[in-house]
Amino acid sequence: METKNALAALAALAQESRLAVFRLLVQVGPDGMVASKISEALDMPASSLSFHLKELTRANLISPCQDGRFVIYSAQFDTMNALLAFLTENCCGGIPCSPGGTSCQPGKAATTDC
Amino acid sequence: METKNALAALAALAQESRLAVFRLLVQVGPDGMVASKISEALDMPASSLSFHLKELTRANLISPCQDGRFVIYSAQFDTMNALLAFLTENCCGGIPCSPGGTSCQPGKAATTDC
DNA sequence: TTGACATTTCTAGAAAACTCGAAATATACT
DNA sequence: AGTATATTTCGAGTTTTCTAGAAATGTCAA
Repeated sequence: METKNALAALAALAQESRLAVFRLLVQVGPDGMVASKISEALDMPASSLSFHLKELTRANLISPCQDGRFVIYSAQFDTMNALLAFLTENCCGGIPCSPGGTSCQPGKAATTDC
Repeated sequence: METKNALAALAALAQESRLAVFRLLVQVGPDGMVASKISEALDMPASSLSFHLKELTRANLISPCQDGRFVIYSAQFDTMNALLAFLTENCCGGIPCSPGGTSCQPGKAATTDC
């Protein structure tokens, strides 16, 4: 993932309403949820929700699927995982941290008093 | 990690200069880097850098360590890992995804055509 | 204590993001 | 065609964030 994509994803998630939407869709899983259902679940006006859904879509964190009059949104797990990888990229100068590779657990602190 | 903390961390990272600072500190590792060195490395005015360092500190993503005239900043890996965990929390309705637990890889897409 | 350097705070202007009602668009049903 | 429902776009006002120079604060070294 490139920096500009990571920035877009982070900016998309750095907003209360959008984070709530994203988390809802992550928890719901691949089947996703219809826009009006999200609006209802989070008690958000349709126009506001639409604004935020567009942001999340633009960042590729969710994707829409037209189903007649309805639009089903679902989380894009690939993008999420790419973002997690980006954030821990080259952690600690390339020294392997934890086995998984997606989290960083350096061995010791730099100074004794900070 | 609570939602408000995650929001603070995401907002802190969702900015070009701050993301660059954070990534630099992640790559440098636990020993951290002096503010002036960061300023030089990223070619950023001291006052602007200070503004961003404060944001990152407030979000607990980095922490300062006074060393005489200097201030050494280093990444807070714990907070980073907590954020990663938060983002994948209850992924897919609690169904285990990948072994690590920090990434989510649902088995199949919801629909055949989206 | 004087001078040099490191960092933060103050300030104000510029730019970007958020909210949500109203209107527009699109699809479905009869 | 006409009506109902789902969703998006538009518009305008409000709030927040970013930038960076100038001034202030704090530390060291001679």
